[in-house]
Amino acid sequence: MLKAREILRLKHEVGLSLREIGQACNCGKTTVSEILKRAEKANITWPIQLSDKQLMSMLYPPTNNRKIVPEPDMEYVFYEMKKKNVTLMLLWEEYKEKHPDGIMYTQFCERYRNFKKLNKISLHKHHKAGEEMEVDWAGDTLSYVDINTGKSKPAYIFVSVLPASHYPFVHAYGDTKIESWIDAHVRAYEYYGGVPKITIPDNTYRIIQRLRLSNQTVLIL
DNA sequence: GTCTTTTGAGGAGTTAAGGA
DNA sequence: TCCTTAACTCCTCAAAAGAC
Repeated sequence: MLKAREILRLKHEVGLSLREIGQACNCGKTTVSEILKRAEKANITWPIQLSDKQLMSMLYPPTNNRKIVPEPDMEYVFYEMKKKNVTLMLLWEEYKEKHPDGIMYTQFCERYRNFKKLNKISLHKHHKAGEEMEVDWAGDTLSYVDINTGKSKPAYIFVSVLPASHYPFVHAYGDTKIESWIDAHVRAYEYYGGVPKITIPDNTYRIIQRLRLSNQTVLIL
């Protein structure tokens, strides 16, 4: 910036040629010419009453010539990601089909992360060790081949976890009937070595009786 | 002094690999 | 699948060189 100020001084105060100014300032005459043009365009007159920062911003105003790429709709992406089996890769491919000149996958992921960070609405829940167990049938139904019949059969995966430690228990069943559900709980409690504290529904004793008749493991309450 | 072309720096974006 | 990192490419722009 001192060079630009000196160039303007040598031009207006001393009256040197572009070549002479270039030699004096140790720069090319084209550079001298360019700075004088910019100064004229910005209506900068000698003597200069501006700070270096102001002079810089007037000589080199910010340009906006960079290629503008279509931005992905992150609200839509965020909504779609909640759906089953939808991935960022699939959504990016869909975006690129609509906008072939759009951003690449890494930037797509970066924007998604930033969107999530900026729109994070969450509640921190404190779990006391040994107090709770979370249970559910997990995700997609798997299958296995019965070695006796050679036929493929569905396998429903029961998953329980102690939320304080994330300690899991997993067991597969052939169905999701209430008998399997209760048996899964019994096995989980045995696995963890815990004691259930539950409210017993009216039909529980009838279910336990049926489990006894079918020789399945029963927790005696 | 002007115009065109070339060069180099710096920033933004892309790609690929590897670990969690 | 997510995330980080390093190497790379591409683009813009200032500066310089050379022709006229």
